[in-house]
Amino acid sequence: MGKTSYHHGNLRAALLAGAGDLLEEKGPAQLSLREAARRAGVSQTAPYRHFDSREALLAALAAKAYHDLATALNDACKSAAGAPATLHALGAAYVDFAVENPQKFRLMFGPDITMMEEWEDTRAASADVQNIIETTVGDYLEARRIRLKTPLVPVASAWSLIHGLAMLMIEQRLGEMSDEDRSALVASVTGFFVTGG
Amino acid sequence: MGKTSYHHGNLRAALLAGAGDLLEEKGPAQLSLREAARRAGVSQTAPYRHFDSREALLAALAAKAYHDLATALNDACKSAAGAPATLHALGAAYVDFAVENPQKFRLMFGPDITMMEEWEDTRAASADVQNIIETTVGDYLEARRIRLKTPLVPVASAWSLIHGLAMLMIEQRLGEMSDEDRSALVASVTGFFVTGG
DNA sequence: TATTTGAGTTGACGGCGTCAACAGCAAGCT
DNA sequence: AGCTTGCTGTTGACGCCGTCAACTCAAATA
Repeated sequence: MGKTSYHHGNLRAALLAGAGDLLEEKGPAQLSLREAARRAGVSQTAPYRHFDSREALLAALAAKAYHDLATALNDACKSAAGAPATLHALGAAYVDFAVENPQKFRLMFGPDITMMEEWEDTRAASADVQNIIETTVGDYLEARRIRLKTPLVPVASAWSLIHGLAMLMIEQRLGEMSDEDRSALVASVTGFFVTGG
Repeated sequence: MGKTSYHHGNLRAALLAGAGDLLEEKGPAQLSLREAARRAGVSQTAPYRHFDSREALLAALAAKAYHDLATALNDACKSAAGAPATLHALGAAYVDFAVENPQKFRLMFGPDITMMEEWEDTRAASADVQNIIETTVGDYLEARRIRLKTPLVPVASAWSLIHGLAMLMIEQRLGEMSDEDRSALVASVTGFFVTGG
């Protein structure tokens, strides 16, 4: 079978699953290797056979989270017709993902993991997300017949706008708001990008 | 004198100063109460006479950081002529502050402190920053004769844009860049806000 | 001068990340 | 078959950490 295991039976996956739960419950900073081991039913140092360090486990978790975000963004883009609608959908999906998975989002964009050469998976998964944003903005520019030597400015602008909005929302800096108010604000702000201030 | 001290001589201030250094060196997550006490030359539990917990010390540090940011923003706004220029200056100052004080910025907007009712100072200092942004955007709207029932959308848009840009920059998500490239990008992105995409 | 009180110390508890040394099981070699 | 090797997991320890209870001591007060 695919399960390459004998002692525990795929401890690596069990650790990732338990750590994933733990991440949602307590956030990246409070996620402890020992607790993850406890949940997997193994001793406190067993995780070191599968992860070099706590940070390595967080990096693996982050890679999975980036993948989830990429999937959500792709799905949202697919179900939108036309470049402006796609851009809207991208922004909404980005903020929705952050609001629904705040701890994953904090892990991905926080200081808990450093984007080093080690953990190439994490870097690659992060680059996937970045590419989706770049392509979507690129398509939008093309549809509006805007041609630049480099699309860095619009890409940075669009990404900054939705990323900042996501951050301010999950850190409660825009005040508490209902789900409807929230999605209305997201729509208005992404609309702001398209129409300008 | 103002120094209300006898044993150590204003330990509270010494702790805040040492913790401030520590914050810049290692970031909020790695800032330890014991190390701050060591730097102030007192025992490990002495800080508890001045701060209820580690989080309380971080909250005090954050209040100071918010105050610094408010000062930087106010200074930048004062030395700009006209509402659009002021808005530009605000955005540039915001991002500059984040880039020059990444650890302070992470503390302010990260999950290390929860904006609770306790630590009213922190909440108030944070509200100051928010007010500066709101007023500046409000003035800009007024100058352009734009009147809305609530300026929430433009305020959220402007703040999101500069906040997201700051975040992506200090977490190195836009690639490494020179100082000139960085400030050029900041200018372009804030310009993007004014002219629209 | 006697007492109270605020500021700092000592010692301890449990939790953490991590390391070194050890144990057991699976597979491969002879 | 028996021996060896290498992977996987365990035990025990080290030094950090936040925090609490109990103690000491100087300064202010009565």
